[in-house]
Amino acid sequence: MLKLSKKSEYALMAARYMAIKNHGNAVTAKEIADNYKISFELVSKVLQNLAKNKIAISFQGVKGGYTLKKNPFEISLIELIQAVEPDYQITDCLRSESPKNECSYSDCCKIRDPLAEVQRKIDKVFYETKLAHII
Amino acid sequence: MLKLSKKSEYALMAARYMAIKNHGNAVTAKEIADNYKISFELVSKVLQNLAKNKIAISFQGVKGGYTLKKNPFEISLIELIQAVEPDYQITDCLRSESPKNECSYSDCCKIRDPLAEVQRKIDKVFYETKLAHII
DNA sequence: ATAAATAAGACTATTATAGTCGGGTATAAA
DNA sequence: TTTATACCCGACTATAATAGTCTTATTTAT
Repeated sequence: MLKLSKKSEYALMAARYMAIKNHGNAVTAKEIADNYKISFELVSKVLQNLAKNKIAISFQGVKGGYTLKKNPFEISLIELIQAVEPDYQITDCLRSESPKNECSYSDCCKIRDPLAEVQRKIDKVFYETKLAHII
Repeated sequence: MLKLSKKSEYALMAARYMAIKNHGNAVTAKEIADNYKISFELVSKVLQNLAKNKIAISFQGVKGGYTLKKNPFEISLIELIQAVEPDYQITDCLRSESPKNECSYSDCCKIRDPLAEVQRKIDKVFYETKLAHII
């Protein structure tokens, strides 16, 4: 209930780790998983999502891994979260694929527009908080 | 994922309904359930929670029902949400029953304090948005 | 008395999240 | 050119959280 998913947490943790450990080599999924003792497969997926969303760059093969594409002051939490959770809206009827004015309740619940405003403010918080701020 | 629960939605909807329909009598759970075509039992529970949390007053017996205790400008969304979702924190380690510095990750994920700041900002949004604003 | 309403807790069903597994591709280095 | 390491990706399963139902008790106006 209004909680970040593990995927989002892992995205923040992984991004933070990459921001800090910028020793020459790229950081591997295994390194992050071992460091925090979390599922390697999940972290891998998260990192793949970060790469797909141009937040990280991936290098394949031996000596491969990931590095951040931008500097930590230019990466906002909303980017990291949306990379792993494309729809993170506080209510279904605000989701992107939801047709305008769709409301599952009879005669409409009428609170959609005010909630959209709340959503904008929450987005703003996650936009203005940068990776650099969680380091 | 960062989504309001149905309970929270119902709390907002029910509170809004009470704020608008203040015809002499109290509003019944049945009336609200019928109006939005949502589960009577669930709305009942939500209304009971609002009463327990001093947001609404309940009247038992025939002609019973609920009315709001305060005016809609004095009821914030955070009150309504917390009435039905006592712990609505964005991450487990920020929850009230969580001992300070508890972190499920090896060597700690280190993002707890910055996230607490994010949480405060989100709380502020829900505190500053009043029932009157969603009418 | 009766009917309409809240109160409360146990129970079940459904859905979302978290986590696993298997097969594939790319590449540095021996 | 073989091998080991690491990314890529989709399907699958298990678990947990949410949503919804059922039952019984209590209150109270008529």
